Amino acid sequence: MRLVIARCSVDYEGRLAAHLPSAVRLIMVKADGCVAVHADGGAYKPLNWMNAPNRLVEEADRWVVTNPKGETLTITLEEVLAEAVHELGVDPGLRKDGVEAHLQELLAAAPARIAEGLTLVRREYPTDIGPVDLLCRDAAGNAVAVEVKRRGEIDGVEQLARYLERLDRDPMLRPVRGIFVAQVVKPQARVLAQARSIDWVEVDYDDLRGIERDELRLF
Amino acid sequence: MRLVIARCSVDYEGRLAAHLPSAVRLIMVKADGCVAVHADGGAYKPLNWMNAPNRLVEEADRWVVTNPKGETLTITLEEVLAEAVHELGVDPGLRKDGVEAHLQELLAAAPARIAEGLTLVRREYPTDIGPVDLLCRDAAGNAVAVEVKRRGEIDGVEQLARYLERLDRDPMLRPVRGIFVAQVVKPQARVLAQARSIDWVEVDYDDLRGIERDELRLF
DNA sequence: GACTCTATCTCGGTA
DNA sequence: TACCGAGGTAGAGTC
Repeated sequence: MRLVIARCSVDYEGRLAAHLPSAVRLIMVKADGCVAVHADGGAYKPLNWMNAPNRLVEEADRWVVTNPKGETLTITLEEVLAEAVHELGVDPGLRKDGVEAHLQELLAAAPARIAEGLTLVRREYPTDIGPVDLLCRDAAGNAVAVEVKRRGEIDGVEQLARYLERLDRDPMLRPVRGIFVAQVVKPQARVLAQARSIDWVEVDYDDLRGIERDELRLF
Repeated sequence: MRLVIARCSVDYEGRLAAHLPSAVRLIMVKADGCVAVHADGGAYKPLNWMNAPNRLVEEADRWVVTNPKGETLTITLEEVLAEAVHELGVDPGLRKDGVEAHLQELLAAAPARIAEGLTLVRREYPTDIGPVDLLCRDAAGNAVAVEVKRRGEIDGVEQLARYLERLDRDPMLRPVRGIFVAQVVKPQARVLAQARSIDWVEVDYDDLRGIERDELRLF
């Protein structure tokens, strides 16, 4: 990784045109070739950047980064204040927990948590427009499609509505009811769900994890 | 901005839980307090981060960053390989609007379009609070600061007024007149400009491009 | 390669 | 503050 502190101005021409007036900034060049220009604030997002793959041409007072898509990042260097190169090696990478996938696992293991009497048919039940998170049967034996989201917003309801329309064409499943499950279901999503005759349920992630622990304890 | 190269492991607990095994990484701490942990690849996104506002507590071999939302980032330092602190100052910020950037270019090429007899001294003329779009001289040789906006609103007038205040302290420039240029100058902006003794001018982007084409045709 | 969907999205607007 | 919409979204997974 190469770190350069420099007074510079920057121009990006590509999906849009953007210009950074002269100021002192950090220029970060990573081993994969990506370039990022950082100010001393504003979260982790750089002011300007160019992702790999790209080509970096260094002139005396100007760096020109181009990529195969025809985008160009031009860094005009007025004064280099510091420069350092460090060997970092390959990173073992991030391990995550608590995303949608895990929520779906937990609910698949305890579908009754979504609605009384619900039993799992299968996870990621395929349709021709993509897989439904959970396909279940309710106590009466009717098919129930479940869409799981971490945060329940309007597009998630639309997604489930599309799946329902597809599933309802299958004589083996019809009629298919829909349940929208999330840790938090936003007001707009509730309204849309109601309009589409889709039920919605809020679940507590920590509760579910607790259940998982309890069930593990049984074995 | 503080840059630390260190062998470290990282744990994040918040909206999700995430763990980074030990490796050599860049730790970036910005002036606003935000912390980012970067590997030597993977575009501009850090492996782990914590945005401002937050609180950073440094222990001998451990940094603990907490924010008001109850999220925690813990960086366990095993070996600090390099460390540097740089003063970057406030960034003038990104000019994202492709039209505005181009508008400035066009006006720099034809400053008489702004006012009769105007000639360019330089673009992005620096002041200690940021660069003025165009510094010009009028027919009488007096300095004229020009602020260019796509849409002329009240904050653009304020911006120009701040620059004028700075520039007016320079004996080589004083007195400095201000002209606010935009494709459309909103009524409120006109009133404020009047109150600040700043002139305003509306320019037509397509006209200017036409002029550019005409001038190119001469060669 | 094209398409889909997630994200500790980020960032800016507005009520 | 919260909600909503756009992003040079990026990034991962699938087909």
